[in-house]
Amino acid sequence: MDHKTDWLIWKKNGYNCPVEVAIDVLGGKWKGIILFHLIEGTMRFNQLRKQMPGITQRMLTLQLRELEHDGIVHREVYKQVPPKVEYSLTDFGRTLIPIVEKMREWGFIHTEQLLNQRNLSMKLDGNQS
Amino acid sequence: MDHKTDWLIWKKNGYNCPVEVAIDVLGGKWKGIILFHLIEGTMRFNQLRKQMPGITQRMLTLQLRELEHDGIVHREVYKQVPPKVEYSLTDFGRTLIPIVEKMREWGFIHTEQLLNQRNLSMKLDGNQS
DNA sequence: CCGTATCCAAAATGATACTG
DNA sequence: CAGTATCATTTTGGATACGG
Repeated sequence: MDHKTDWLIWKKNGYNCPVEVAIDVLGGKWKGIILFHLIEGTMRFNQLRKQMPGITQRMLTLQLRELEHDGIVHREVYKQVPPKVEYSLTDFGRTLIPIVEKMREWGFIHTEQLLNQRNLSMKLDGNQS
Repeated sequence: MDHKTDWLIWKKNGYNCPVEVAIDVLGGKWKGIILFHLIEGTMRFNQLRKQMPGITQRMLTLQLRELEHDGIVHREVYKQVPPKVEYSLTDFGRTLIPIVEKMREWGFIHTEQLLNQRNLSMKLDGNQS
């Protein structure tokens, strides 16, 4: 079945296209980045946080909870004080790695071009005749 | 250079990780889906709109403008009445196809599992002892 | 046909303080 | 250490009407 046929017939549970589903799971500002770091392996809450300078404690918690709810991330709590909580990808979560890898690759290669393009657009936006 | 080294040293223009850049470009509810449809080729505004039952005219316009601004999408206006406007991927935009393709693939394969997982989580959330 | 303008609602994210 | 709770702000999205 070719690409065209794929999406012409594809419709499920209110989703109109398979890409929509991936966005539903990986969407938002943080989930892709969290997954990216968890590819490396199990991480504790604060470890993860240090890798993500922009995120607040609250947001990290919220996003991790959603990922857990979707079966993407596993949360292991060690009963001790101070508490220790480890996060890791589930088998299901690992199926998302190819997407995240492509994103990483793209960013690694094209960030420069993107920034140039945006600069260019900014200048042009001022110039309209 | 291996994966680990990649991101340990990677930092640019306020981005802390390459995945962040991809999210910046492709993020939001609609952009991935727009790109997905434009992979097929050039499309007119209303054509695109029909493929995306959920989107409003306003949002489609907004998202297309942002994609244009980032150099991802090309907008070709034919001076005639009624107007005809065609959208297509630029060369730069085409570099994003591998990401979108992986998303499509994932959604195509894993939607069922995701929905099951969410159902399961819902039930468990009620049961906490 | 392909938009823009206006106004409004909801969702996502952030700041900050507090706790077992 | 790993959270919650509260509140504020920002961002995103939607409804509707109008225009070249």
